[in-house]
Amino acid sequence: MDADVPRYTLRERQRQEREDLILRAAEAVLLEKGYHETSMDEIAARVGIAKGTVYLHFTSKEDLIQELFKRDMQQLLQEIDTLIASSVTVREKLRAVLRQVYGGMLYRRFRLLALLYDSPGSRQALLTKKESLRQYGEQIAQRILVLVEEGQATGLLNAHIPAVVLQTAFFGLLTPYVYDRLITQAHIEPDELIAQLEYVYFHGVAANEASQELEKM
Amino acid sequence: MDADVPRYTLRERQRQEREDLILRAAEAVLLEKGYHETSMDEIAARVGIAKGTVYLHFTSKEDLIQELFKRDMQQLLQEIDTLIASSVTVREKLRAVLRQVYGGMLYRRFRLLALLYDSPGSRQALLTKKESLRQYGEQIAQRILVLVEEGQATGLLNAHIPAVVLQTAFFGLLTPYVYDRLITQAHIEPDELIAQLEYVYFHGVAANEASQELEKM
Amino acid sequence: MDADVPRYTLRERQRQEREDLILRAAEAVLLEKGYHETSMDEIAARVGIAKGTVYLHFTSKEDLIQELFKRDMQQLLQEIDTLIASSVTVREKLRAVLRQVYGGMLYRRFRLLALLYDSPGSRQALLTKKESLRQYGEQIAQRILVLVEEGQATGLLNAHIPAVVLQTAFFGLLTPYVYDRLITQAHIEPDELIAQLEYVYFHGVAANEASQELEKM
Amino acid sequence: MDADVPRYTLRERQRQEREDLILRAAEAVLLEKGYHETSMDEIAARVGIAKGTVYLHFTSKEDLIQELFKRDMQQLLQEIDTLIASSVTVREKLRAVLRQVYGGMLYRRFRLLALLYDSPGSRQALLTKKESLRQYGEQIAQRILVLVEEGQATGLLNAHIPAVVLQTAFFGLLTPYVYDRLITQAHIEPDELIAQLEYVYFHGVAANEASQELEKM
DNA sequence: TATGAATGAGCTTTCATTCAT
DNA sequence: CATGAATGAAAGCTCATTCAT
Repeated sequence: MDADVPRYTLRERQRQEREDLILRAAEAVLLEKGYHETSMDEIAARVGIAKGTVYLHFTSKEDLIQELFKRDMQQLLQEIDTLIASSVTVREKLRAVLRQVYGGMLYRRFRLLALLYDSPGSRQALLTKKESLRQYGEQIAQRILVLVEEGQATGLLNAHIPAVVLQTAFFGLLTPYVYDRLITQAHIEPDELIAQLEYVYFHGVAANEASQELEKM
Repeated sequence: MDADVPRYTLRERQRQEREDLILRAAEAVLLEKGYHETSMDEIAARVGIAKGTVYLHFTSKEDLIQELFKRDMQQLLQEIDTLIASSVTVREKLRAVLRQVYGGMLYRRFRLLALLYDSPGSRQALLTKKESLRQYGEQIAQRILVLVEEGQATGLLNAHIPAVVLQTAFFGLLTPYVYDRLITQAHIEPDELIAQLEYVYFHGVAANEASQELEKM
Repeated sequence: MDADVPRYTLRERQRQEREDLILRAAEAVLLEKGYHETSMDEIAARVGIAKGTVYLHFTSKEDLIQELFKRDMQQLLQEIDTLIASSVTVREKLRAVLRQVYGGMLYRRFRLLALLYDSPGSRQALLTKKESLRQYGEQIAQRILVLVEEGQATGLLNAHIPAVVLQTAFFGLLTPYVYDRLITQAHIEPDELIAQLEYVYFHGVAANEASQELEKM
Repeated sequence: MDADVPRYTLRERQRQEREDLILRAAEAVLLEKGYHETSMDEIAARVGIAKGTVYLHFTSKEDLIQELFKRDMQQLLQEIDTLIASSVTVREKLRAVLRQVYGGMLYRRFRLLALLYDSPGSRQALLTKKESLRQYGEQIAQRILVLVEEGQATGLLNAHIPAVVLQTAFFGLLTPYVYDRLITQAHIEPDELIAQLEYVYFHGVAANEASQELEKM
């Protein structure tokens, strides 16, 4: 039995690695071309395997894309959960989320997430079936909601505004559109962007605000 | 000659009506299913005409979709231009834009507009060719930019923040996501939503803010 | 009754004229684009009438094309019959046929005729049904056969060669290919071409030949 | 390595065979129905495969037809080149060409070739693009021209007649029309037909001719 | 297990023909 | 009669999925 475990594990590990390769290739194509113009042929070609092999790992194109979202979102949720659990102020936590999105690899995921809200077509195709992918979006939203409610409870955020509005307004800052316009086109540095978005967000949200806080930056 | 005019007008009117029916059906399907899963068959079926008839009005699927955007966007731009030209404060102008989006039919258009930033696939398919549709998105953005610059010049908006950031942050409020979450799911009334989004936006943007303005609402 | 005749005749004449216009337009398009790429739309457009009007004169595209061939061929046959009936030598008659083809308007007809032998597609479409169009080709061939048989009977043409071979060989000279190559590309003058084709033909056909007849030309 | 070669060869061979089957079916349909009425559906049905499979071998209908011509013409040109290179008289070479056309499989090709000069429609569709197919017709014509010029140089053919006329007149003998009339309808044996066409051709072309040469046959 | 050839439903587009006006 | 909008069958082509090897 001892002898079997590593063999099984090796197999399993190889399987996992290939699956990761496929998912990574799929993600790349998906970000480049969108759901419909992503073909199983191209994914397989990028990985360097046969098309049929992809089907040994994922039962369908839809399943593959779902898995892709699932993994990314799980990691994202975990990272956010770690943030939430840390003992800093809510403001710092929200700033950290912004930083994750605009400064790090996270943006890629938001772009993916955006696809969920983008083409209603893929929404239907992707989300209606099986294990709804939309739940991932919801779970992220849920974390933000927890954060803003924490902020309201600690007196940091304006308690007169419904938490769901604060949550949604924060989400508005995470749009791919924002990324495209400010980082890609206006060439604003991520760090500066984060500071400014944070400022914009907070000075409509904070219960008491320092009037010219931005001046100092 | 008098006799001819109405006959010509009748024909032309019928043509226009049919064209509108097609565009409306196309828009409905587009909003439901997205670009790729919108088929000429379904559009024709919804209007209750033969597939070939659609091609009497639009030379291709792409042409049909482009025309759809073109008409909506032209009307939208005109409405925004009217707003801009009015002699009210910038804050009231921006509030009017919010009202247009969340209170009226305008939302439908933003949903369409969102498609432009959605699936890179349709982006390529729709926008690369001929008369780029993305320009409509840009033109709207341009109006917002003019508004926030006007606000900065008149001392209403924080001049320390780049106008492009103010513009983009405002755009973040107009996301379909916001609509879905707050109006469709949280069942917040459009009027209240507008007031709150306005408040949230302005109290991060205004050079001088009334601290508890929201209290009064 | 006297009063009716001209009215009827006028109507009929107008009808005929329009029919001619349609046929002429159809012929032009047919020569330019071939059977399948000739559309009823384009024919109607060239005449300047509605598509439906074409169907008042011809029951189908096929019928229209058949009528087109019928008229052209009848005229051609009549002209050849006139030639045959004249009291000149067979050689002069055949030369006259060549002249008709390469020097005059007749070439257009041969080009049409060639369509019959060209695309088997149109052959099937055009000829299988109703009144076979191929008969027109046959009737022309028949005239040539009569001519060469007359030539053999009068000792002008080699009687050792089957008349059908002489006939067919003559037909070979009337190919559109010959026209394209020698008149369009090699820019040989029609008159010279006729003389040379005649010479080539006759000096393989004539029972007794003048050895260097061409020299004199 | 030895083990790999046959495996690769097997796949490749099967691919080739399938491709040949498709080309043969396509040729059959093409000869029966012409370019436009040849459908990918019918080709696939005749081979007994799915339509999509055809597209695994040829990127488009046009590509398929082009390949069809390309293969046939290349083989034909090679055969003619072999003929030309042989050390027999020009007359024997030309006779060999006739024999190839009327006695052998070659006729099928001339029929295809005829399609090139047929419907201007397919001409445009087939020839305008990419690697012009018309060049194959031209290359054959070129070989004939070389032959007749050789004949004129060696005193065998009448040097008073432009070589291009001799060439074209010879081409006239190779028309599908000739085949239809003399072999299919008049039931003349290919061998006899060749002899007679040769005679007809040569006795209008030869500088010096034997008067009753045909008598001996 | 891995392959990739084969499949066929489904899409966009065209155009001869019909028919209400 | 004349019109031209409407029709819908049919074509070329794509691609997710299957399966024999």
